[in-house]
Amino acid sequence: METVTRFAPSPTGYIHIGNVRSAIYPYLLAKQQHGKFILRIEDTDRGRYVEGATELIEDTLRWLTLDWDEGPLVGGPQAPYFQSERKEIYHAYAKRLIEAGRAYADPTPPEQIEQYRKECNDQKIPFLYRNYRPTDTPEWHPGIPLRFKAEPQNYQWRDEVMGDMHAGPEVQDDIILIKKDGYPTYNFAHIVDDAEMGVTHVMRGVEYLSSTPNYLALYDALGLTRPKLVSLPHILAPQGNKKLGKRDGAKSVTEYRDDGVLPEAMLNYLACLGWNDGTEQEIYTKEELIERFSLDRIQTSGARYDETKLLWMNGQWIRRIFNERGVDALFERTEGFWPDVADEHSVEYRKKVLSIIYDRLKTLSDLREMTAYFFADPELDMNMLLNNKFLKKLSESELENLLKTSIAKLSSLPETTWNADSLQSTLNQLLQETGKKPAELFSLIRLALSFAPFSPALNLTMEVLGRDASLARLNAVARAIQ
RNA sequence: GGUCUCGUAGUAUAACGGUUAGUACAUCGGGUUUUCAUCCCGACAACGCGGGUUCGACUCCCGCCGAGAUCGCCA
Repeated sequence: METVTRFAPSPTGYIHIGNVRSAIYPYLLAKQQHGKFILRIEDTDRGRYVEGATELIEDTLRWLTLDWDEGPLVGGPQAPYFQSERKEIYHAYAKRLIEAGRAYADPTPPEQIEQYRKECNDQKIPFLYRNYRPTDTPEWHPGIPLRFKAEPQNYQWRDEVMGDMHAGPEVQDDIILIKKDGYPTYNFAHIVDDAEMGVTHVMRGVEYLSSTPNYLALYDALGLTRPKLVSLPHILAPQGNKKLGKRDGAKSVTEYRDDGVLPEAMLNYLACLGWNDGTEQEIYTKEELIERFSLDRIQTSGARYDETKLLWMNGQWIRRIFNERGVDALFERTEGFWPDVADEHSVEYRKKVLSIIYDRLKTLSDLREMTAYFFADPELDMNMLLNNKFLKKLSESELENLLKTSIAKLSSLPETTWNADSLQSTLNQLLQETGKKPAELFSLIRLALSFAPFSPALNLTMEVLGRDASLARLNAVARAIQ
């Protein structure tokens, strides 16, 4: 049978780190099995609906390259893929249950139910609505909730991650199937949809584990075959032991995109948070993840989100793209991350800058801070120069002399041989002639050129900057010291 | 309170019942003729506790402790 998985978010806001993984794993499994990955929007709670949230979800999945085979925008045989547009289907299933005597309209006012609940809580006994089941139930009609009529029994099932599970009658209850407003609850809608859409693996967070017996009762009552159940452990917040949520400041996935994180790195990191293939490999392409993914190696315990490791992985991916696919491939990703002044420079020039700076980027947005001096003359900051840990040992006149000697020597290098190699040998000669330590001489020239806390190797920086700009900047500093 | 789940270094994880308990991030130290970074080398650092089974237990069993989930006309 073809493997069909789905990601079924509610359009109540952005997708964050704590919940994308329940899109990633189903996607990986579906692709590995050459099956289908469905996107379904669970928008049955009109009160929590957020305008634009569906687009945010689509945007997030597309960025991560988790393309869905059926769902919004692409359609599919079971369209529509918005639950709010599938009311008739749920009602049809509901009627089946009513006819079978497994569902009833509940006239009990909410306040009364609340009263029952309170009684139980006060007596510290579990609240089960079926103990308060109304005896006189009207015919079901819009405006009145429909409840499932539980017939509690022992259930056994297998969770692909958690293993063999069992539960007794004490957790089965008369859950609401259709709300007063006519929309189905999640508990009912997802079962109907998964069946209609042929979903073979229901993958979702562990928080649904406790309600599984109720779902099993529904499958049975509707005569549906159970899909495979896969409980995904939570991603925990950096502090505390709670699952990561918006209240912990969980950033949206797209925020990381805007901060210069690559989708490859995000996918890689998240996939490996709570899953591994048993080898010591750390960096995986999407194709490798698809190939190696397996349900039985998903962790059973929660995993803590560690942004530092994500950023490390992002640095690895930046280097990997540059080294394996070349500067052009990486450059394509950098659009929008350059400092504003870079706009005035050619693509070729920016690529040169990128190829000497790429290996110190953790995120693409580091470009803004790290490359400004390549595009505009830096502001002279003599304090930075004079207080440098190597340069502060030298007097101002020493610095001036050193700078002048350097300018004279570098000026002797004509435009035609102003390249990394000859610059390096010239710099080496300069070291010999002045008798200075590299730390002193090179720091001086480096700072005079960039006034940045760090920069690439000096010869490379000068090569990219060019002869004119390099000499002009050195001269400007020489004048300022006087 | 009921039910369920989880428990290897700070973090993520590996380990047929037999290993000096491995790897990565982080941290600290060192190296690659400047800085920052990359890269390389090294250090620190863990089986929640207590019983049992066994020649031998991180691994199997029981108890305890700790953490989490759930008990909505939210998903």
